[in-house]
Amino acid sequence: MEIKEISQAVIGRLPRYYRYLGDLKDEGVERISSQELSELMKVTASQIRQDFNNFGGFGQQGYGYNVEYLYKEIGKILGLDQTHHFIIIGAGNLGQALGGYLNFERRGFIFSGMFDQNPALVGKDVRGVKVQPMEEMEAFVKNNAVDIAVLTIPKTGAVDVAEKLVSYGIKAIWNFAHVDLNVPEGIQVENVHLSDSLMKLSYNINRYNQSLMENQ
Amino acid sequence: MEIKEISQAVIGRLPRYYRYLGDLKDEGVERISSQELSELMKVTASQIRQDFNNFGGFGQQGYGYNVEYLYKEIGKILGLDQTHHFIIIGAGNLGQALGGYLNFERRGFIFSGMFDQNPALVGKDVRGVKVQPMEEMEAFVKNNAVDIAVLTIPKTGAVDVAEKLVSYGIKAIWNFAHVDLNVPEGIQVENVHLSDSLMKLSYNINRYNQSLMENQ
DNA sequence: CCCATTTTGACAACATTTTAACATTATGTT
DNA sequence: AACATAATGTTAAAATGTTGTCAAAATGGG
Repeated sequence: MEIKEISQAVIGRLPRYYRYLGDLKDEGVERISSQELSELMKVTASQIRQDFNNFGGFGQQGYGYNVEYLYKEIGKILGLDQTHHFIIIGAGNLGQALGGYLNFERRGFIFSGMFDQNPALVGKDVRGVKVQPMEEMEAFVKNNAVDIAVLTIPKTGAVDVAEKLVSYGIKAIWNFAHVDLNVPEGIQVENVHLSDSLMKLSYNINRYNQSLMENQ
Repeated sequence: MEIKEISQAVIGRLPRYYRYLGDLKDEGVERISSQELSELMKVTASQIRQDFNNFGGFGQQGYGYNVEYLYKEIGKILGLDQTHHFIIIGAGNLGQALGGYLNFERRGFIFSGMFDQNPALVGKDVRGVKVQPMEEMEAFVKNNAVDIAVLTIPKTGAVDVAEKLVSYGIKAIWNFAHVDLNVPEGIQVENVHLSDSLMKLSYNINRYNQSLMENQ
């Protein structure tokens, strides 16, 4: 039995396709060719066809791709046809921002719990979810079907909290703490390192200015 | 004059090196070999040497790398030896979270202005910076040295605001709006598409469960 | 219903990125 | 001061990712 492994490079592009196709669908566009989509998204048509073909051909020769169908299929690949319950650890501004995001819910991500060690935040209501003390986390994870834990706490403690979450049965972590988590094989971690992103921007500002100077 | 272009793949890894080296420095470690660092960071030693060599050899054969020196040099490459002033457009929870981040300041990123169209937020104080109405944005950008604009507003309007910012002279945008900005050549944009990141996580949860089933 | 046109899916060529191998250079111990 | 050891910088090979090309298939107009 051959399982074709899809590269993360391809997976990384799927959400963007999904976004553009959703917009097209909302605009009432019924069909689109890889050529048209490539002009819209500023990527090569070849890449689009190659990417979609990883999953076995969603198009029709001479016609192109049906927008609604393709949108739905990519959604399925991304698991958006399923419901994922998530909890947020850390009820600061970032945690509150993520908890308040209505768009996540539209994609099947249900905000179902929030925890913080700061007593001043405990009891606070974030879009219908009450902040609970950290001590409640274990029972909550064990008694509820939680698919994803979102870590919006400072780097100190993040590794420990992640280990605890895993021991309670959590299988996926969306990590905003600026540290690499140490989790066993099979636990999915997606990192969002904001300061890394800012540094990349800083590099590119710099680099551009430098190349300007050198061209004089 | 030949300007060797460094690939974004390499740049993307620099912040992580920077973080590990900073930690090592704080622990008082003086020197490290690519071998040791590779075990710590779980990447190949070859990649580490290759990456550093893009910038012309920071190490010493038979010795390794001096932690403090390497840390500083990478900081310079990333432009962290310079000061960058940033403003935040959108004073919601996400904007407030980013404005409140003390670590950015440590890296030379100075939070100097904040804007929102919601009158209820105008006047609010975020770490010493008062939220101003959107109408003040133009004058502020033109009268102050602003290096980076952070966009933490909904996707509706983000494209317009970005265009305005560029017309006022902004050269770099850190974009959290879930939309692709349309900016002229030479304007740096770094996107943080949170829902894309969440979808990738969702895919990987799914994929792992599936491969488990198929192996039974 | 035929045929020109469109457009995919597949494959091959090309480019980039990553890893491996090793010659060279510095270290530090005797 | 010589030499064994350590570890870089560099080059080569392998792996991965992207783009170009084209045959085959479907469309849709006449």
